[in-house]
Amino acid sequence: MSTAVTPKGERRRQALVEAAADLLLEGGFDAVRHRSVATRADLPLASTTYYFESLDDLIAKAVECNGNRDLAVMRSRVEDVTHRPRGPESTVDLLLDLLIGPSLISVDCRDRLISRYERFTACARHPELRDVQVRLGVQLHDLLSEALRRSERDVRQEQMRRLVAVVDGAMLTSLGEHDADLRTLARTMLLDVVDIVAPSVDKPDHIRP
Amino acid sequence: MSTAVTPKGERRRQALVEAAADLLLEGGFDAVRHRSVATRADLPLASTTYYFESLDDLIAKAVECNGNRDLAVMRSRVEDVTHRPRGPESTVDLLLDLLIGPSLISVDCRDRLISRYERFTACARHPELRDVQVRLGVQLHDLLSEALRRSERDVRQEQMRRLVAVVDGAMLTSLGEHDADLRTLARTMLLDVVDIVAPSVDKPDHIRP
Amino acid sequence: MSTAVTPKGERRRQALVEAAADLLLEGGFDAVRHRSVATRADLPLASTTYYFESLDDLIAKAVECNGNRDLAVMRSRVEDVTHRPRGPESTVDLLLDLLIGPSLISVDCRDRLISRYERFTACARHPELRDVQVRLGVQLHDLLSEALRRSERDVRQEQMRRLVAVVDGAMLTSLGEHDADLRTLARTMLLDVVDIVAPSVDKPDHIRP
Amino acid sequence: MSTAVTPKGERRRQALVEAAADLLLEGGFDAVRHRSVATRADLPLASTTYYFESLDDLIAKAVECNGNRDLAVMRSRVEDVTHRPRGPESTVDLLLDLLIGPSLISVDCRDRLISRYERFTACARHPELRDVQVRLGVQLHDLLSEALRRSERDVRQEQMRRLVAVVDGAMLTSLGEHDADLRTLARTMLLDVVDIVAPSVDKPDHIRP
DNA sequence: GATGAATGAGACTTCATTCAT
DNA sequence: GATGAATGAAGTCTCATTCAT
Repeated sequence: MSTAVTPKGERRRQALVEAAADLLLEGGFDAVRHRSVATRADLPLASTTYYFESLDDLIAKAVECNGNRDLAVMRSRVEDVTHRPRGPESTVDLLLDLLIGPSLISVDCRDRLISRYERFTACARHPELRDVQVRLGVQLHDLLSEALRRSERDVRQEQMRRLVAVVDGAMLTSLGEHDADLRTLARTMLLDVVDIVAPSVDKPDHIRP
Repeated sequence: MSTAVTPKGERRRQALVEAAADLLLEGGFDAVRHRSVATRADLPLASTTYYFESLDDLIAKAVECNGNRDLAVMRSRVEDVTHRPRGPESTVDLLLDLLIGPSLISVDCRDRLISRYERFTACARHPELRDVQVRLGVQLHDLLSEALRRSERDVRQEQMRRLVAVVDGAMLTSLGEHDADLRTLARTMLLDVVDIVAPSVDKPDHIRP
Repeated sequence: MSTAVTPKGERRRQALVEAAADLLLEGGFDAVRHRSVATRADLPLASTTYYFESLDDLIAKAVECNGNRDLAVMRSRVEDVTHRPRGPESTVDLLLDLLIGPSLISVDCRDRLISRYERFTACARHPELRDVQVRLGVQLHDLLSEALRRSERDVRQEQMRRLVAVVDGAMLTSLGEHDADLRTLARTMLLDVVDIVAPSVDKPDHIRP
Repeated sequence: MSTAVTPKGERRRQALVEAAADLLLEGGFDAVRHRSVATRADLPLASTTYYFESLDDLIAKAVECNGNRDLAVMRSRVEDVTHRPRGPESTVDLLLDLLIGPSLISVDCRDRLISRYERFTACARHPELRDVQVRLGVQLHDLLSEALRRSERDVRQEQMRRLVAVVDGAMLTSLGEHDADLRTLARTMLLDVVDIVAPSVDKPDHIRP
C-alpha cells in the first residue's frame, strides 16, 4: 500500500482500455468489440458502455494507449543510447533500434509495428483520432531528438523527419510483401539514403562549406 | 458471335468488383458489404455470394481493381511526361505528379490516396492480399522507370524506391494530421532529400559547382 | 385450392402484422417489440426486420391493421341495421352499436376500444401515423353514412361528426374512471345531446320550419 | 425554523416530479426515464429511485403534476371571465378559452394539450393513474362551474359535461389530422352543437323567436 | 440519508451465408 | 445458372434497478 491507490473504477476503466489496446494490436480495429473487450478484461459486457460513451470512444482511448506503449518501448531503448560509435551506419542502426527494435522475431513486435501504421491510416477516415495522433507525433520527435542528442549526433529536425519518413515508407511497403524482413528492408533503404546524406548526419559542419 | 464476347456472367462479376472497389475507395473496408455492393451494382444480393466464394474474396478482387485503377491513372499521366525541364525540383514534381496527381482538390483524389495506404496496411493482416500487392508494386516500378526514362532522367531503381518510400512515408504521416496539404508536405520532404541526393539524381555537377 | 393463393412470404408478413396488432391491442404500443411479435407469430426474430424496414414501420402496419379490424367489426354490424324503429333513442343506440358494440363484457372488446383512442393520441407524437388515421377516418364516416341511410334516417354529415365527437369524448373521459361502464356512460351523454338535437336527427323536416 | 420549511428532501422530490412532468409534456411517456429525469433536474441518477418506489411511481406523480398545472393555467384564465357578453357564441369561446387557451401558436401549448389526452388513454392501461385522473376531473368541473357562474351563465352540470365531451372528442380527432387547427375545429363543432342546444345554454328565448 | 458504481436483461438492427426453387 | 427468401449470430446501446459505502 505504499503506492498511490488508484480508485477501483479507474483501474477497471484502464483494464478495459488495455484489453481493447491488446485486441487492437493483435487483430486490428475489427477485433475491438464491446464483447471481445469485456471478455478479455474479464468484466461484464455493460461495463464497456458504462465507462465509455461509445465504442468509438473506447477505441480512441485504445489507440492512445498503444501509442503511449509504443513510446514507452522506445523511451526504454533510449536509455542504452549513449556512447555509441559514430558513422552513418551506426546512426541508421540507432534510428532503427528506436523505431523498430533490435529484431522482429517476436510476433508481438510485428503486431506493434502493424498497429502503428494502421493507426495512421485509421486517422484518414476517423478524424476524431487525429488529435491523439498529433500528440503522439510530437512526443516521438522529442524522443528522437533526445536520443540523437544523447549520442552526440547533431541531426536537424528536418533531417530527422525525413529519415523517419523513409523508415515509415519502407515499413509500409514491406507490409505488403511476403515474409519481409522489415528491419533489414528498412535498413537497406535507409542506408541508401544516408549514404549520401551521411555528411550532414554525422558531420554537419562539412556539408555546406 | 465470333468476336470475344464477355459472357453475361463475367460482365456481372466485373460490375460487382467495380461496385465493391468504389465503396472501398469511398468508405474503406468497412463499407464493403454484400448488401452495399449489390445495391451499388444494381444486382441481386445473392449474386455477391454466387460469383464470389466469400466477402473476403470479393474484397480481394476489389483491392486489385483499385490497384489497377491507380496504375491506370498514373499511366495516363506518364503520357505527358516527355520534354520536361531538368533539375531536381522538376524530378520531384514529376514523381509527385505521377504518385499523387497534380493537386488534391477533389475528394475523389484524396480517397484514392487514402485507399492506397489502407491497401498496404490491410496486407499486414490479410496475407491473401499480398500477391495482388506485390504484382501491383512491380507494375508501379516499371511504370516509374518508364516515366523517368521518357523524361531522360537517369535515376537508378534503388534511388527510385527510396524516393517512393519518402513520398509514402510523408503521405502516411500527413494522414494523421489535421488539414494536411498532402502534396505540399510530400514535396517539401522530398525536395529536402533530393536536395542532397540530387547529385546522383540529376546531373550532380549542376547542383554543386 | 380454389381461392387465390397468397404467396408464403406475404402470408408471413401478414402473420407478423397481425401478431403486432394483437399485441398493440392487448398491451398498447409498449408491448410491440421485435421479440414479442416474432414469438407471438412463431417466427424467427430476424423475420421482423426482414419483412419491415424498422419497428416503426411494423407498428404503423399494425395500427392500420387494427383500424381495419375495427372497421370490419363495424361493417358486420351494419348488416343488421335495416328496419330499426325510429326515435332519438334508437338512433343513439344504433350509433353506439356501431361505434362501441352491443356491450363491453369481453376484455377483448374493451381492448379494442382503448386501442382506438391510443391510436389517436399516438398520431400526435408520430406524424407518420396520420396518413393511416386519416384514411381510416374517411372509411368510418362512409360506413356511418351508409348505416344511417340503411336505417332510413336522414342525418347530415356534420351532425354525424358531432355525435361521433360526443361518443369519443365520453369514451375518453370514461377511460380515466374506475369501473366505468363505457357504453352506458356514452349513451347517457349522447341521449342528453340528442334529446335536444333530436328533431334534426330523426325528423329533419321539423327542425327548421 | 418555526415557519413551514420544506425539508431539502421534499424540495428535491418535487424537483424530480417537475422534471419528469416537463419531459412527459415534451416527449410523452417514452421520454420519462430515470436518466432523463435526473439530468433535467440536475440531480443524481440514484435520487430518482431513492425518492420514488419505481419509475411508474414517479410517472404517476408527474402525471398528477401536469394535471395540476393544467388546472392552474385554466384557473388563471378564469380570472378574466367576468362581464363577458352573452350569447351562445360567447359561451363557446369562453369554454374554449378555458379548455384550450386563446390560441395554439406556441408549441408549448400544443404539447400541454397532447399530454392531456395522453393522460386519458394512459389511464386505460395503468389503473394506478385513475385516482389522480378522477380527482383532476372533479376539480376541472368545479372550475368550469365557477367560471360559468362568474359569467352569469346558467348552464347545468350535465350540459357542461356534454360540451366538454364535444371539445375532447373534437381535439382527439384533430390529433390524427395533418396541420389541424385544433381550436377552430373544436369551435366549429361546438358551435354546431350549441346552436341547437343553445336554448338551454343561454336564454333560449333569444335564439328562437 | 444519499449516491456513485455497477450490471443483467433486453432493446433495435446488420449481416454473411445458406438453401429451395 | 441465378436468385428471392430466410435466419442465426452478433453487433451497439439503453435502462431499471440494486447495492456498498
